[in-house]
Amino acid sequence: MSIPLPDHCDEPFCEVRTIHLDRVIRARQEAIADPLLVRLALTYKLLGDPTRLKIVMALKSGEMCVCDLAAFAGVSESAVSHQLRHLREQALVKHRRDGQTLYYSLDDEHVSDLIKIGLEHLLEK
Amino acid sequence: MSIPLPDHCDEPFCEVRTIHLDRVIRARQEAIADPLLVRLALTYKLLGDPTRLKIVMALKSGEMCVCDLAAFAGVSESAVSHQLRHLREQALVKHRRDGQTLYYSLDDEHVSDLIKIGLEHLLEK
DNA sequence: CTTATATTTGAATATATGTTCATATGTTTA
DNA sequence: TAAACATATGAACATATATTCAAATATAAG
Repeated sequence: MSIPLPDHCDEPFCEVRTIHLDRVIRARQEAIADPLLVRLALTYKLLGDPTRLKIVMALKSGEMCVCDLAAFAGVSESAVSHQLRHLREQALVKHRRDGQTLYYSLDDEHVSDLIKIGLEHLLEK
Repeated sequence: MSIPLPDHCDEPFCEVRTIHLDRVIRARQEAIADPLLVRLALTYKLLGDPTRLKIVMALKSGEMCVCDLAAFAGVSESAVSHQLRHLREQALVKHRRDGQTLYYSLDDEHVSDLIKIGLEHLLEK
């Protein structure tokens, strides 16, 4: 039983089936702006690759340089550098320079919080 | 200046350059098992797609059926169904049946916690 | 100022993945 | 039991992306 659609309706969902139009409308009202959603998704996606997640988790115990991270993660320094750039762009990691060496570390405590909760979720299943 | 490698060394990182071998070793000791890491990454990856994230965030306000989620997210019901399967497999969402309709909801509070922290991270930048 | 070290960058490639379309399954109603 | 509804599933396709390789910066040392 579909709820009838309003007369004046240029919204996208008017072309499709909806069982509970009220819930769809409420969800739309509570939804965050699309550009923010995309950035939020990107944040999770960065943690969603095993190599990047390994890098991030290694940094929980303190700062590390690129070649150490490469040795730890078992991939080339170039690959690590590419991934670190993405992590930097979304402010998941930061870095400081000491001579030729760049030391990377987690940008803030939110990152380790995300990992903590993610692990809790897994371990409770 | 590279730290010399130990004599007996069949570890993978012996083939590569390391500046701070002690940090690499410590990170390895503190690291979680690889299968767990992969599952953890998969959890984040699921939140890392805009459509899936939109679905999950819609469910924060309560359970919804497939066609409502499709209307909300602006994609086909088939696409939503595919994504819900992935979210189900990793226990991010659960569902109950009422007649022909399946009502999906968040599996536990960890999921909304992840979103809360992710948003905090973004909004503080 | 030439060499070595540490990291970055760009292009190329192989793989992963989200959506679509057609079809199948499960449930209710006539 | 036939038809309608809600959702699921499988194959195909187009796009995204992680890694590799080669080359380019940037800093330190001799």
